[in-house]
This record gives sequence, structure tokens and C-alpha cells, in this order.
Amino acid sequence: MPSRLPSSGPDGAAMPLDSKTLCLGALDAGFNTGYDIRKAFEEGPFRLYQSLSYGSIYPALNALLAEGLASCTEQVQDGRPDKKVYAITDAGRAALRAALTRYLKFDRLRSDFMFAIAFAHLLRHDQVSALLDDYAAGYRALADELGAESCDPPAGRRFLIDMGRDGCHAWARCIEAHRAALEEALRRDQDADAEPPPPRLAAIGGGG
Amino acid sequence: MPSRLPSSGPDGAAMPLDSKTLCLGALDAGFNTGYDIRKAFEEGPFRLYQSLSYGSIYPALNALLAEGLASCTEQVQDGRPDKKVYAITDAGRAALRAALTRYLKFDRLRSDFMFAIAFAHLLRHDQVSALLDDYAAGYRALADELGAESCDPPAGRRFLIDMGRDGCHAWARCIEAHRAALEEALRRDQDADAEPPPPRLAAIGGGG
DNA sequence: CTAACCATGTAAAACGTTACATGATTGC
DNA sequence: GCAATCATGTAACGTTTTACATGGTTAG
Repeated sequence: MPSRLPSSGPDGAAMPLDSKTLCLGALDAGFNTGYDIRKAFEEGPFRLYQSLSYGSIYPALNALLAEGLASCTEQVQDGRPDKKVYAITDAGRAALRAALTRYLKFDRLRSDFMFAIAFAHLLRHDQVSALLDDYAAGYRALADELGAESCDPPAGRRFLIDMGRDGCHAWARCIEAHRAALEEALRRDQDADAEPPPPRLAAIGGGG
Repeated sequence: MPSRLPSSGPDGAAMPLDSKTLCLGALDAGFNTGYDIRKAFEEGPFRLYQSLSYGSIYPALNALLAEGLASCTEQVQDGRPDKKVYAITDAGRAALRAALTRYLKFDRLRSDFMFAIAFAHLLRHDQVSALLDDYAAGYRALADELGAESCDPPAGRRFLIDMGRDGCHAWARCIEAHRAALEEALRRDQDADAEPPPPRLAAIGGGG
């Protein structure tokens, strides 16, 4: 059985990486229990780029085991459920490599903040400013968290960390670079609304 | 009936904006049919920040209509199904404003490329380079597409456009700024692997 | 002649998150 | 005492994507 990893459909079209592939990657990166894998996607190196929760991880791990893409040794523990320590197999590493070599789906950003800001005209000015403050602060905080990563990772992981840090900083700077224009435009629009209707009477009277 | 828009759960925790809110936003922005709304999320101003497909849009539109958050006038057409032209109502605008004022879930980036690059050590160098080329090119192309947006949009939409353009350019620059380090590290690792085993024989012989 | 565009809508399938169930240990 | 951490796993739930159904017009 040729252990399929459907990150590409039957036609070869780009499909998102599936949870099995993501787990295989986490395993290769040295996260070797379901619990640790979740942390890798919640707080660890993959945090910015992918997400995965228990509900996907444990079934995926069992599937990988059944397909021979991962192996598992159980460690009996006191009080807690037995710890299952997984390792990627050679077949698993081959499958991971194959999945990463297919056409990858391009990045997708989901930003409720940016969507909200599109409707700045419906919000009060102080709400818009607060939104921008929170948003920029969020990215700065993220950048700092991501920068404080484990020392001396392999080359690929180093790239992830550096990109995450600098990319988040860049986005924050971008917000700050454009907010002045937004806030000024909003003020202008408000002034235009609040202004008493322009003295058309004169024009009308003069034109008659 | 107080037309709920569940972008916040019962406890007030941050939840992603739901499809009804997104449709309300599209309606407010002047996209007034299901078909046009899809284009707004596929190619239009929201393209970078949210996604929404027919399967979500048409049911959402019908729900909004039933709740009085949108109104609809049908335009009979030749051959095609009747065109339903929607408009946001005052209640709808209030609901949109309310949804955007709740706690918003922070941005989530999904990047299969970045995940793949984390495993550069499993790929051939030319594959890694091709990946980086495609990735940077993708962001540059996106930036250019986003920059070529409709003229003179309202202030909030102007912000979206400018952020999209500059943000994508910044990310592309970031890729290019860090790729040299990655590729060099990969070369170093390969050289270390390819190097003939160090002359331990001498040491062993000398020590005997 | 083929592809893309216009236009709405439904149904099924795939996928993911959340909450639940369980429960000892460690730090504040 | 309370919260967090460790640790696995399932079931319900909701969302999203994809395919299907229909079909005339227009541009290359």
C-alpha cells in the first residue's frame, strides 16, 4: 500500500498540506508526542505559519503509525496516561519530502482586523485608533515572541524564525506608516459632514 | 427577534467574523449580488484578508434577508437565473458595526511554503531555490495586483489597498534578504557531509 | 469551437476546532 | 486552594470546499 499523503489531489492541483504531513514535519523536527506537537504549532516554530489541534493530531498520528510512516514506543507513566513517543520512519521522511515537493497552495492570510478597518467610516474615530493600536501592538508582540526562539536551529528553521520576526516587524511598521493618512482622511470626511451646508444660496441667487 | 451575528461567542471571547458579517461588509462596500460578492473576496479588495465562496455566500444572503439585515430586489433576466440585487439595511449596518466592535481574533497566516522551507534539509538545493523563487515571485505578483485597485476608494479601503501592496512587497524583500543565509548554510552542511571522513587513522595509529 | 463569463443555488464530503472525559503533580 | 502543566483520546459541531445542476452570451 503506497501510503498516500493527499497534499495534491488526483489531478495534481495545489492543495493545502494536510494534518498527516504537518505531523510528519513536527516529528522530523523533533517533537515526538501528541502533546509536544500541539505545542510546536501553538507556541513553537510553526506557530506563525500553520495551526493544528489535538482533534487533528491524535488521529493523524494513529494513521501514520498504521501506514508505517511513524513508529511508536510507549512509556508507562505514574498517574498520567502512558506517554507515546513517536518517531518518523524512513518511509515517513520520504512521504514528507514527496508532499513538500508537490505544488503548494499559496499563502492565505486571514485578517479580521483589516476587514474591520475597511469599514472605518462606520466606526467612531477613537474606535479606529484603538483598533490600529491593538493591531500594531499585536504584531510587535508576535515579532518579539518569535525572535526569542531556541538557539542554533537547523538552517530551514532559522529561516522561519528570522522571517517571522522581520516580517511581523515590517507589517507593524506598515500599519504605522499608513495610519496617519487613514486618520486624516477620516477627520476630513467628518469635517465635511459636520460643516454647515455650503452657501449655495449665493450661487443660486447670483445665477438667476 | 434580535438578529444575532455571532462574531463573538456567548462568553464574549474573540471569534472569527462569520460569513454573514462578511457578506454585510461586502454589501456595504457596494457589491450587491452573490456573484459580485464572491468576486470581491476572490479578486477584489478583500482578496488578501478573507475568503468566501458560493457555498457560504448564498445561504448567508438568504439568512440576512430573513433577519431584515439586507433587502433584495429581483431583476428578471433573459436566459440566466433572475439577478437578485441586495442592499444592506439600517439594521444591517448596525449589526455590521456591532460585529466589528467586538473583540476580533488576531490574524492567522497559513503558509505551506514556509512550512516546507523548514525542511530544507530534506530537499535538494535546487528545489529549495525554486521554492524561494516561486514564493518571492508570488508575493511580488500579489503586490502588483493589489496595487492596481479601483481609483479613489473610501479611506478604509484605501488603507487596505496600500497595506496589501506594501505588506506583500515587504514580505518579498524579507524572503530575499534571508535566502542568502539559508542557501549558504545549506551549502556548508552539504560540504560537511560530502567531505571525506577526517583522517582519524592517524590519530588512532599515533595513539597506539 | 472552446473557454470564460454571467448567475443562483444545493448537497455531500472533507476538514478543523471545541468541549468533554480523566486525573496526578507542581508552582503560586 | 487554585491554576497550570502534563497526557491521550473521542464526539459533536460548525465551517469550507467541491461538485453538481442549468444554460445563454461573448470573445478569441
